[in-house]
Amino acid sequence: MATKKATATRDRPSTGSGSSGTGSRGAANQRADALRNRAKILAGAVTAIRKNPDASVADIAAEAGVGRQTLYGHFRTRPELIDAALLESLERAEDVLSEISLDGDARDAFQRLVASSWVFVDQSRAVLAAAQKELSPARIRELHEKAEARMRGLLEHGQAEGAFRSDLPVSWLLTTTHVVLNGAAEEVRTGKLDPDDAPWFIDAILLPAFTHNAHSEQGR
Amino acid sequence: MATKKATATRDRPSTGSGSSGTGSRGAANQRADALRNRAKILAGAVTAIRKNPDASVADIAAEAGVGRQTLYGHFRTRPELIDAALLESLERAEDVLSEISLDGDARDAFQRLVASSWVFVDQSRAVLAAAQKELSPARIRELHEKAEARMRGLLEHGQAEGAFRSDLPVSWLLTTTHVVLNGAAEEVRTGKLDPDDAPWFIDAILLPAFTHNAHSEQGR
DNA sequence: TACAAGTCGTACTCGCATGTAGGAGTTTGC
DNA sequence: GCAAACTCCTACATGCGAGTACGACTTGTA
Repeated sequence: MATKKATATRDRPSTGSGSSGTGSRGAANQRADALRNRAKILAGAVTAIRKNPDASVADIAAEAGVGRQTLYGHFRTRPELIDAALLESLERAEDVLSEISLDGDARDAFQRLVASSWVFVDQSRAVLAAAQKELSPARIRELHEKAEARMRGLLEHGQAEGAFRSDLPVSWLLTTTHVVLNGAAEEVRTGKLDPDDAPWFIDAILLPAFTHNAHSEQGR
Repeated sequence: MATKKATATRDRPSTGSGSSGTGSRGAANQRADALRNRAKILAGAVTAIRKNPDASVADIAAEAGVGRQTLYGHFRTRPELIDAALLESLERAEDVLSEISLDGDARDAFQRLVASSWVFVDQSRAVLAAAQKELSPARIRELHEKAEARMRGLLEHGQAEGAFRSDLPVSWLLTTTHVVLNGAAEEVRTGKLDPDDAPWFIDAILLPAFTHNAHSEQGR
């Protein structure tokens, strides 16, 4: 019974259980075009959600150029799709960011990292927002923290060696970086800021703010 | 025909037509309890939307402690309700902010304004986000720009008198202020930042960033 | 080439949110 | 106290998005 026909060999071995189960294939024996479609769907999801944060599954399928049924063949539910899209988006960013050297002066490294990060921040931001409505907070945290680990490490390191101020917690520096990057991305999206100027604008705010050695001007 | 019974004397003279029509009352002769309920609904809308950005009309009515029908008696459609809630939220902030003196040193005035603003930013933010989905971009801009006019004026003034750096456009300073305030509000909401520390954290970032007189450290 | 794997259109169920309708009951204002 | 204004309940029509089911057609692969 339950002749499952119209479905791609759904990946994701769900949870635990490892390689046991219905066969020795495990989870990776899809046909070439199915794999290609999976990628198209993931890319389409990011694009569609960037255009409209409330994009429906139908919207995403259309954006990806596949039928809605095909999409459901790859991702059982909407949350599962969103999760995969966010993961994909973050991993693509990770690929690029892992190339950036964090050696040398922390301020220089910070500038390099920001210059490469801010584009991805925008891409992931929309998906992240969509994910927040459907995924568990725990899952969100897990993905989010992994994504910003690189930046956090750099800030901690920079604080330790005196390049960045230590009178503020790293968490606040990180949040600040985050929101300023997002702000820049938003301004670019609405045409109020030239993409080429963005890195400079960001640095112009963050570097003075982070390297300020408390000496004078302190009211209260 | 069309015996309109179960409705509050809906305000908003819609468009044109002026005072002609069914009576000389025009648009402001509601009963005391109706007026009270209207206020309850507006307050409930803000609260409900802060809890859940996608709050339904039913949610809002429940939060306000009135029936759904009563709500529809005051606001014909959801967008109309959101618009009114946003307006109300901004006006309440305006009332408080208009008390703040902007005289004297621009940096001090900035600190005063931030200290009083950041709480309201959080309240309005959720409603603003909800409004973005239902109101016209023109309307959004209209309300938004009016709300930040005070801060913009202070920044322009401060730039003119040399208190704030002039190598960045006011629009970017304003955006930065905006996102940092929002970031702080978000951190407070998730319990990662003590509300009492917020003003200090915000100033610690923004003042150095805005008063940095470009002299040294500039790579590229 | 033959068969499994995958795609896609159509159509259906289900739940949920918006907006409408009518009437019974309550409160306010005069 | 009385009429008008207002509230609130139940119910209904409508539309939309998520999933599911089925079947015909196409494409990859051994």
